[in-house]
Amino acid sequence: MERAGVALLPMRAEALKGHLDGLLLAALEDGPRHGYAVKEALRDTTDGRLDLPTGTVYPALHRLEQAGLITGSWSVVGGRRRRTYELTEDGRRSLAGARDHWQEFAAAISTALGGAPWPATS
Amino acid sequence: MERAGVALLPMRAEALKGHLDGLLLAALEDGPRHGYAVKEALRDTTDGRLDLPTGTVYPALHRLEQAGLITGSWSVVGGRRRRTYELTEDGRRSLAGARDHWQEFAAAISTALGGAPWPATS
DNA sequence: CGCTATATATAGCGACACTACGTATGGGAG
DNA sequence: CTCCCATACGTAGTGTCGCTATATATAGCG
Repeated sequence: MERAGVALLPMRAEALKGHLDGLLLAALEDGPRHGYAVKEALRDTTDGRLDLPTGTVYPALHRLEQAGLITGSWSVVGGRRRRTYELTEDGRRSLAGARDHWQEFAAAISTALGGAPWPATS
Repeated sequence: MERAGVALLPMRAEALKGHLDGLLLAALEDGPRHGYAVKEALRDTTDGRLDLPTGTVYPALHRLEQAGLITGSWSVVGGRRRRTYELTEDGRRSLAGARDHWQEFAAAISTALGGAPWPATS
């Protein structure tokens, strides 16, 4: 049991707070994707550790679009409508900022949390 | 201007969500501390990057105590009352779990965020 | 003909850190 | 001696934001 979800040690599901936008932007960096594909991309690149519910992904994409970080366009593929998103210039800048911010944040937390400073690759 | 605070790139202040408890427990690992000292310890060990407001620290400590992860005792030092906290056994276990969880979480985010996988020590 | 995967959407909830206060003492600056 | 700041604790209320639950619709498989 408990093989799915964000973590095997379910501390808090809200650990994602504040980092989601960057993840979504990163998933769109390699090229346009529609919402469901973004969700799958995040799941696949993290070996299933980041399996976000659709109720998280879609509203977040809407916010990003409204913020001008991505642009979306409708299309129909195989009878199913899709909204395909693409990074804007602002989106790319924001992604870069999100990466910087993550580095700083992760370094600070890792330092304060102590134990093993950084995860050994082994 | 803007030399203080959690980050030089203020993304979201709620980035802490779900990680605070572990940080507080870690600050108590080396020995008992009172609330204000915990706040200072986190600020100092992170070079001022993690300067939590008292309105964040104290309620969190109360929660941890109610959860049985720390125990507190009153004392008076220099006319000022202090509540000194100490890790319980459950607290130590929880801290270990928090570290594990952080490693997994950080690895997943770093992977999904891409860019530089892990910060080079140099 | 269900059942699952694909694909999108939203209303309401809940968790939790933060803002903005309030209380009180000790010590240094003026 | 009197501000004012650092120390030291506290809480009520706020706001953000990811999640739950639910809804719609098509394609394909058994």
